[in-house]
Amino acid sequence: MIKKELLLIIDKAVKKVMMNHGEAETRMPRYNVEVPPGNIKADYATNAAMILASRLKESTLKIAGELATELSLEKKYFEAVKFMKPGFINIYINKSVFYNELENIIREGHKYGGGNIGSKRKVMIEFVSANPTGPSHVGHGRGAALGDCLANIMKNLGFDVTREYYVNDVGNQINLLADSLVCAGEGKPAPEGGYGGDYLKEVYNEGRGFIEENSGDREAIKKYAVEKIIEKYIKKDMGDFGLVFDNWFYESSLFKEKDGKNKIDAAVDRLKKKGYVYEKGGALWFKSTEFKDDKDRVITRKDKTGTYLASDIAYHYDKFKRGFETVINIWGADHHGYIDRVKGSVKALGYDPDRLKILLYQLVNLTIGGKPVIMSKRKANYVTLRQVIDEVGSDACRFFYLMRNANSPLDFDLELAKKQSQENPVYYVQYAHARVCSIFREAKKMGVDFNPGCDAGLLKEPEELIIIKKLITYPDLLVHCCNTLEPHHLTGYLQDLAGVFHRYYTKHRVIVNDKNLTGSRLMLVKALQVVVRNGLKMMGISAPEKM
RNA sequence: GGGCCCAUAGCUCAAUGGAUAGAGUACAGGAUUCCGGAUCCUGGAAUGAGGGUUCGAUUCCCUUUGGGCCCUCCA
Repeated sequence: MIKKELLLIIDKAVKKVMMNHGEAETRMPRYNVEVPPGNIKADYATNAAMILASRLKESTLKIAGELATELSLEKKYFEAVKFMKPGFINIYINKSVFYNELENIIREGHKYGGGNIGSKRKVMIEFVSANPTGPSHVGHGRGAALGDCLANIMKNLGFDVTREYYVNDVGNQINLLADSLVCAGEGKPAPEGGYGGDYLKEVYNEGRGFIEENSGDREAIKKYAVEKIIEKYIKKDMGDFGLVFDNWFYESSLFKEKDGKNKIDAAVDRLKKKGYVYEKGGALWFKSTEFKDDKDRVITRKDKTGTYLASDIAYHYDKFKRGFETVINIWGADHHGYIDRVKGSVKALGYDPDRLKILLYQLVNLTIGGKPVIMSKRKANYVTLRQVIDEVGSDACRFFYLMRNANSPLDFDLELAKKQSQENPVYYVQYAHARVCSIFREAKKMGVDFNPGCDAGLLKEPEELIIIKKLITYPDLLVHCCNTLEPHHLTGYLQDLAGVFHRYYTKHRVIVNDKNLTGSRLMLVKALQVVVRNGLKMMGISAPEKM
């Protein structure tokens, strides 16, 4: 972890310069260390001088000079330290540092890029959570890809992660589901606002005996329908997408009485006690206006039933009571108006609302050949996640979802996705991995065994150093994805990494006459293989040995 | 009417407040006696408009234009 060590060294230098200027070092300036743009040859650059100069009200170049002088003292680490026009300090690292890091990648193998910034803290990521009324559609796929990737990354960084699916098995839509199911079985059209997909006929047929036996018992039919849809469709869709949830939390469990009280009552009581609930027009209201909401919200209706918000308040209360330090919800952007309410309720319950993080993703617009498909469950013409997985494959599908920043809308064109199954960037990345595997197969054929103890110092080609430098930024990249909740950076990184490798491959041969050089180059591609494989694993995408 | 998000190359997207704004795709041309041509090389083309903050703005703030979504005692 070169960057970490760099920060320590620069911190020391910054303190020294501050001291020389009579500034207390208690308030350290927030500066950056980064890999500079391509036109700058240095390995790393920092803007510390520019930040510090404005603090000290000194000329930027003067401070840059002083800092550079301090840093130059670190001879065993730095080859050179220079400062340039606007005030950047460019740092040239000793090559041996890179070679050591390369050996480290091979040593750590599948653990490389992992870390312990999470220190086993419990985090829940709740995602997908689509109503259990039918198969998953393409929009759910985006949430699934995002949540799963984020969960992988956080787990890899030492968080104790739980993936949870919240099943809304209570409320009107489930009544409608049960009624629609009966209609489907009897060959009648679905009721107003109900569900009319063909899948309901299958659901009916598979439970015909049970449904007809319990024809008057709506509760029994509801329960059957929800369970069947989850098992037959949702769990299967997620499974084929390579996603397994740790926990399926049923909304109905919030209504289960225990000692004469259920979890909803408990949450409402707590809000009452804290003074955030009042009665008006026969209903109970939550004072959400105290938390930036435009109006207060009903939590218990006139007829004494709880609203969806009441369930959600109880659900989040339960999440925190289960001991999760951080709770991440991944929601479609159509729920954004709901954020203040839920965060407000968390605060009202007595928890720090910042412990609830909400990642919104913009909606997925599905098109076929450029023509928009109107997604409506009722009309049953919506495109399912299954269709997309079947047509383009889970790997390409995940990459496609993860390539975009969550807060920009995603146009998912089925035809394009299919066409891209040959041109999709995921194959570019996977191909790099397959190529490396092929090199090792070839080496083995020639009787050359991989030896991690070769001299990495023989890797002197510029393309080789470019690859090494790219490889060692991987751990920082994962941390960045984790902190920003933006897994899409990973796709760009892997494309870049595959690119530098493909260019290297075209220009140089790994297996050459020189035995020592071959050994060193095998180390290089081994390290590349490790990082590509680890990165793809974070996204839930396979790293094939042959394609 | 109020709120959230988006606007970057012909198209789809990148860019922790940094240096000459990057990829892919499309289009045009080119590369292999040799580890996989699903690869590589060459070419042109972009920050919607107007202010402000800053040493420095695609990024932050305000105004404006265009687009998506949300404003139920639905879930």
